[in-house]
Order: sequence, then structure tokens, then C-alpha cells
Amino acid sequence: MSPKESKNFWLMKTEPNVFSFEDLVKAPNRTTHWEGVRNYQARNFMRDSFKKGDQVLIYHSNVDEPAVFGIATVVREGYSDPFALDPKSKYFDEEAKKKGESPWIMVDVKATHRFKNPVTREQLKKEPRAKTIMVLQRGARLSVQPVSEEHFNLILELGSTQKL
DNA sequence: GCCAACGTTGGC
DNA sequence: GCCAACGTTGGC
Repeated sequence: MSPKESKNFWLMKTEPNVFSFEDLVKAPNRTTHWEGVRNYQARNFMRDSFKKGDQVLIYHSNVDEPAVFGIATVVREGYSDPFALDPKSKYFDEEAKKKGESPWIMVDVKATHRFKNPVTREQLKKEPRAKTIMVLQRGARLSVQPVSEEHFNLILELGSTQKL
């Protein structure tokens, strides 16, 4: 990241029964490749806009109490997601296989902070300053979302973090 | 488990 | 290119 460029902020959803924030913390070097994104808009963010050093909120979806559990940073920018070409992967993409190349992109992220108290969706809904955050909008299914610096800081403020 | 919202597919 | 049908996401 050049000094002139400002950092970007993101939110990435994950289903904790598949891959939780704690799974990321336990991973070697607290780092993983974020494979399996199969939506073009989300892919485009990772391909075009994710930069090293960007901050990512890790959000658990599809659970009783959806919440932001931790923060990660981008350690490797977008590169081809090979799982699309692996028939054994749950993220296998028949069309990609036929073409012989994966149109899908992944990034590497490293966990940096854990929320001592995860910032829950309920909490966010009660917070007037979070009204416009994308994840709260109706039908916001996008699994990779941009977050404003203001919203990012608000979430930091709502849940105290512990450095990893 | 329900279902609204959304993305994708495919017939025409 | 339209749009109905279908599949998926994800909150509730």
C-alpha cells in the first residue's frame, strides 16, 4: 500500500459451522485463503479492490445470533481460486472446468484481533449510526461487502478488541 | 422450518 | 432481450 492510498474496509460473511473466526485463529500463521466465493460482485471486490493491509470484519451468518467476531487483514491480494476446478471440492464449478480456467478469485487473510464481546446484529440494529451499514439492509446477501471507515470504527467502538 | 429477496438459467 | 422458474442465502 502506498502512503497516498488509504486503506479499505470490508466485511466478509462466513458460516461458522463451515469456517468460523476461531478456525481462522487456529490456522497456521492465523492465515487462510478465502475460497468459495461464487458471486460476481463479491469476486470483483476481491479482484479489483482488495489491497494488502485492508481490514476485514469477519461476520458469522446463518446462525442464531449473527455477529462480527473478529478482524483480519489482507495478506495476499486476489488470485485464482483453484477449488473451482477441483471436482472433489464443494466449490467445484462445472462451467469453469469445461473452460479449463477458473473465473473465481480468492484472497488470503490473517486474523489480527478478536472481539472480546462479538458485535451482534441485534446490537447494530439498535445503533442509529449503523442504520446504513450494508449488512443490515434488506436482502443484503452479498458475502463480501465494503464497509465505510466510519462504520468500521463504530464496530470497533461497540466491541472491545483483543490483539492476537 | 418458513419465506422474502436476490441471482442465475433457459425457453421463447 | 424478456421474464418465469428455479436455487440459494440468511434472517427470523
